Order: sequence, then structure tokens, then C-alpha cells
Amino acid sequence: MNLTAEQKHQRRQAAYNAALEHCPARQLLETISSKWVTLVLLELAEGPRRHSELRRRIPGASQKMLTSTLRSLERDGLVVRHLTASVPVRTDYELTPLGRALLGVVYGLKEWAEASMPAVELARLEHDQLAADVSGTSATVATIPATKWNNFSHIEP
Amino acid sequence: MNLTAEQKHQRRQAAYNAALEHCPARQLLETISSKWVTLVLLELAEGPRRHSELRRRIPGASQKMLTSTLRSLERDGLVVRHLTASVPVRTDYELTPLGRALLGVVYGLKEWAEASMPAVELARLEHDQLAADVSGTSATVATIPATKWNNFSHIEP
DNA sequence: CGGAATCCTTTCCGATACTG
DNA sequence: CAGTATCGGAAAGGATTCCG
Repeated sequence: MNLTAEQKHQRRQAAYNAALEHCPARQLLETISSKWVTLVLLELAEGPRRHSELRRRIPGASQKMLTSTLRSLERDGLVVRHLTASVPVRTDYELTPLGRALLGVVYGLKEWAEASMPAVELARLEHDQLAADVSGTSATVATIPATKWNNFSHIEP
Repeated sequence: MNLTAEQKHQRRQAAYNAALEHCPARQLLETISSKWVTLVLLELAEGPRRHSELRRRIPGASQKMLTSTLRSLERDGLVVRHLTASVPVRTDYELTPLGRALLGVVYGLKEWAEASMPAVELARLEHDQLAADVSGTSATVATIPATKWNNFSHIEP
């Protein structure tokens, strides 16, 4: 059984990816990059919240995703869940100190993002404009008013 | 046409998500969280690289993903592509100043990740152990030797 | 109320083949 | 060498329903 060069490459590809799984930096990155994590952290930053409160404050998340996000945060020790056995049941979620530390990282990320996005958006406009010129169609570039996302302060230190 | 409470919630869900798209912090997060971005940035941190060099140094990425990662970085003005029209063609990729700045953010993330991962892993072990106790099966928890990922220094300042 | 289970669509991505 | 094009499987995630 002799392998083609392409197949050999795929062997190394698999091995490399397997090793990547164990990199702590990557694991953290995957945690905070799952869409709802930051929003949940931010809401919990202001105090314990019930499940239904979170749903109201983060209406973008479906019930399924909210629950699974919370489960994952709980597993990582970033959030604790308090159960009050009454009828109907009441659950409260609260940040742990570790969770608060992660919040600090997120704020840092936010600072840099807002400082850099103007440059990135400029680059995108130029890039897309160039592409439009090459194809003859001269597509209209959608311009997003800065007020739109500026007012959407879903991450505040 | 009267809507159920559930349907009203879904209206807000869509609107909220549409607004989220324009948040610069989220856009940055999505950029750096796409799996190969950090690895490419790190490789380019040491100097310009050809396409084939990147493939060798980052064997985990398929050719397709490597190209699409590079295209996206190029569009955002984080990387520039130099084409040398010879036979065969030669392309070099190089970080822009903006790209180097992003690299700084990534390093910061890495520092925090390595500092915090021990606590997170401990929390996971406890959490999973508890779950195993509840179900009678007492599943064996896979223990990953720290040396494994410790040696995998794919992010170095 | 807080969730788990199911179904079903959409998106991502690897594999493969082809081009200048 | 450095891509592009296309296909199919796997996985993420939304909608809906049911349960304690």
C-alpha cells in the first residue's frame, strides 16, 4: 500500500488537528467565540439572573442555544447554577470569579476591536470596490451607518 | 393576523441578530475565531511566506481552507498578497501593520488562556465526575497529559 | 418555569478533479 | 505552483413539541 503525496499530507493533517485540540489557547478561543457566550457573561456581570430573564435580555438566542451555552459555561466553572426546588422551579445563574476574569479579557478584545474596525472597514471597501471594478458590474457597496452599531453597545466595560 | 407569544419572540430574535451583525467587537471575534487565522498570522509573523510554505507549516489546514483564510485576511487588510508573474507563478503573503496589531491581541489572549486553563480543566473534571456519579456507569474520565499541549506551542509571542 | 427531545434546514468543510 | 469548481457528508442550530 503506497500512498500518494496527497494522501501523506492528509495523514499529517489529521495528526496536526488532533494535537490542536489540546492547545489551551485554542480551547479558550473556541469558548468565547461561540456566539452567545459574551452576551451571557455581560448580562451576568450585573448580577445573578434567572433563565427567563436571560431570555428576555438576549432575545437573539433561541431557548436551545441559551441552555447549551449556559451548560457549557457551567461545565467550565465560569458560571454556577442555583436551583430552587419550588413549583414552578426557579433557577438562577451567577458568575464565578473565573467567569469575571474572562469578562476582563472580553473587554480588552472589545477595546481593540473598536479601535481597529474603521481601518478594517476601509480595507474592505477598497477591496470590494476593486473586485467590482474588475467584473464589469460595478456592484453597489452597502454602506452601514456607524450609528447603527455604535449604539448597539452590547459590550460595555 | 395575531401572533402567539412565541412568534413575537422570534420577531425580536431576528431583529436582534440583524443588529448584532454590525457590532465591530463581534466581527473581530468572528475573524480571529475562524480556526486557521491565528496559525496563519503566527507563521507570517516571522516574515513573508509563499503559499506552499504555509501549507507545509500548517499541515492541519486543507488547501481550500488555507486559501479562503488568506482571502478573508486580505480583504480585511491584515495581509497583503504579492504576485510574481513567472512560470510557474509565485505568490507571497505578508502581514500589514494592522495584521501585526491583531497579532498582539492574540498573544494577550494566549497568556490569559494558559493562566486560566488549569482552573477550567479542574472544573471540567469535577463537573464530569459528578455527572458520571449520577448515572451509575462511572465512566472513566480521559486524562490528557499536560505535556501534550504544553509542548504544542503554536502560539508564541 | 426550565428544560429535554425531536425534526429538519442550513452552513461548513474535506475530498476530488480541473485550469492557467 | 497556486489556485477554482463542484459534490457530499457531518455538524450546528432553529422550530416545535412534550415533560416534571
